[in-house]
Amino acid sequence: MVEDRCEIQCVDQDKVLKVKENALTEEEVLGLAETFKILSDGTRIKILQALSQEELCVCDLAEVVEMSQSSVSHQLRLLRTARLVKFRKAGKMVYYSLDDEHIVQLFSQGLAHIRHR
Amino acid sequence: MVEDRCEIQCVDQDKVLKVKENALTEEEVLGLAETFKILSDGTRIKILQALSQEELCVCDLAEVVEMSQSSVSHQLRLLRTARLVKFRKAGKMVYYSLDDEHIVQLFSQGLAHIRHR
DNA sequence: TTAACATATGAACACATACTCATATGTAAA
DNA sequence: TTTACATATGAGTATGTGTTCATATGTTAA
Repeated sequence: MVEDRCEIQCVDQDKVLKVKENALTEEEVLGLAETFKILSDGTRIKILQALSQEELCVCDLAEVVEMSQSSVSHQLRLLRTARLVKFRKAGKMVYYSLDDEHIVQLFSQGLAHIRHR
Repeated sequence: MVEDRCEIQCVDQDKVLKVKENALTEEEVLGLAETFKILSDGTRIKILQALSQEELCVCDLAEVVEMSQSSVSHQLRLLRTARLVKFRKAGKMVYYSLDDEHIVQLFSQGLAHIRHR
């Protein structure tokens, strides 16, 4: 699937080898991609930012992010799977909160980036 | 499109209003989503990580990330558009380098996250 | 000029993703 | 039990994305 690389003759093998030695592992690359993918959707960003302030139930979240209950619930499932949020059941209600405060730091780092342009 | 929110009666309006006051602006949300989207692909992660070490031409990059020249070139276009890489032409060669070192910090923050799980 | 090469790009395809709609599940109150 | 409500989820759909293939563009050397 990548045969045409063989036809290229301008490769600086020393540089390439040196850079490849410092390469991330395949697992690190996959993990990073997955983490950033979770943060690459507006609805999820709003949900996480809301939960960074306060524990909220699904219908509160739907109101905050101005999306349907169903849509929010689907996104919460992804966030649960990614272990970014945890939940607590209280009767029919389900309260969500951040499972990893670390994400807040990624947010502020990201905000610093887009403001720095 | 979000009519069913009206049917929900469990909303804690005080909490919701308080959280909405601290909400990110629509532009901030879009900017964050775009930034993280760029970082959510393995090929782009590898390219950026390689460029964080050294300026490289397209065919060097293809060799480093083990992808076709075409694929790498397409991704470099996205990275150029997002102003994450800049380039320098030298004859037929085009050398790319990071335009925003800030991205490296997002990387290490992301790595810290996936290791912390 | 022509030939060779490095890079860029358009079209097509396969695949993923975010939403809506309808409905299922589970809980509490009547 | 029946009814009402909060949440979860499956199916369907529209849209987006990453790769490949073929080819165009642009540069250098013969």
